[in-house]
Amino acid sequence: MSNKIILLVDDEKDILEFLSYNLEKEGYDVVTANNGIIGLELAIKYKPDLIILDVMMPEMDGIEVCEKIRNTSDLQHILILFLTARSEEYSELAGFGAGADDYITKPIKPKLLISRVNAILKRTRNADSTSVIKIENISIDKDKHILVYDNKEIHLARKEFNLLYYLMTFPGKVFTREEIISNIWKDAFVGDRTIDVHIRKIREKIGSHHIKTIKGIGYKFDI
Amino acid sequence: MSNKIILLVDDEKDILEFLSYNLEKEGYDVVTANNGIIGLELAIKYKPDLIILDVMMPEMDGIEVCEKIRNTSDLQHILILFLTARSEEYSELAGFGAGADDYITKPIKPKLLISRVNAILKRTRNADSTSVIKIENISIDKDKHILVYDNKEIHLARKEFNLLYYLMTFPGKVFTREEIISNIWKDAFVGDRTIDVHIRKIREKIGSHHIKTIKGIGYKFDI
DNA sequence: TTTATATGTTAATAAATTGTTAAGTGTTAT
DNA sequence: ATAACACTTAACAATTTATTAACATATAAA
Repeated sequence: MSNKIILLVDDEKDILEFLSYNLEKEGYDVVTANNGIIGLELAIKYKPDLIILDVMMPEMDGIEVCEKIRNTSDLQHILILFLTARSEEYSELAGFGAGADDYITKPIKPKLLISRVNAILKRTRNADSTSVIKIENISIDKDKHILVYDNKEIHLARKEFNLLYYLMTFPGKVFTREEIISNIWKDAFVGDRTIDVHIRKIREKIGSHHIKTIKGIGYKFDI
Repeated sequence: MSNKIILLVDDEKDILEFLSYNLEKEGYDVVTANNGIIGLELAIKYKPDLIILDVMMPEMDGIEVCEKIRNTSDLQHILILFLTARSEEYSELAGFGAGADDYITKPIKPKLLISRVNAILKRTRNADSTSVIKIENISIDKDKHILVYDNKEIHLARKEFNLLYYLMTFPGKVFTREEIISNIWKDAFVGDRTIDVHIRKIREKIGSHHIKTIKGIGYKFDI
């Protein structure tokens, strides 16, 4: 799998270097721009997974860039993280108003930066867009490890949770036992009955309406 | 109000004089040391607001001094600014890893220096804006290292504090032990049971309502 | 209908995870 | 020097989760 791409936009060269170094070390591909205009061009060209934007920049500031990105259909979904000096409290308002996903205050601590970046990207890593999948009266959130069914929070053990989440990533698709095993049990070998038991426990908790057995093939989550 | 105190640590006498002159002109009180060991002593004695550290020094280099300061509870929150030759990219890695707040590259331009120093010291003045996380009856302030629970100030040891703060950065998100360890224990390796013990102590102090265990995954701070 | 095969269910057992205490080590404050 | 505190770990207890065997039931094909 190819690395996630991060676009950095900041007018201070030192900060670009510092961020690049830390993010590349973490395994991300980094593209940099030292002003908002170039930043926008590169965003269109590379379609990065995340854009880290300095709020204060000459010519076109971060908020403006953010707004333009949110108004470009191709780029709308891209995650945006603001870099802001602590005193610029207005960024909390205007930045989020413009559609930022998170922000970090300067001075930037590498560990914090990395953990934030990982966190924000992880939200989207698993499924298509977010770690939250909502289908009818069921909502499952991988980050928070929460299953909500009919507005009630239901506890699922780890295997149950992963199994249900996996099925819900493609509602309607039938997953074979083989697929399920190779996805949930990365290494260990388990018997078929084991899956059945987990399925049973899930059905015990959210009913058997959604979890369907396709005899001879496997299971699916159906709407 | 008395002036802010800045401690300069550099082995080159010329640089000390040059910096002192410029900073005093700006209204700061300046203390100087020409090696890391004396630097540390003066840091303990004067508790300066900011320490400007040369990275390259004989005997004890800036990084080492920085680490020692970060491991001295009394001095932990003092701002540290590194002085580094352009080529010493090493400082960008190790320096920030050691907990630096900012850095300036040589040759030093007085204007830039002053603006950075002003900026970094100004940030701490209105620091309580962003480093504070408030959730229900709990408020945690990273800069001031204060936890307030039900309007009472509660003392948390450093690790406990950092752990709780980390969990509170993303309320609801489950943090794995791996994530926690890599965030709180920058270098050392600790066993899983160590985390549990810290969690226990936190629960002892703020109850176990908010701190939830997700078996098989990790811990989360929940509202 | 009967048979073969796949899946469902239950309860017992194994495995994994976390909680707790107390003790050892080091550090800081008095 | 002594006491108090912070941190880590070992050892074990308590709890939860995962797996399996054994048997029941359902389903499709013969």
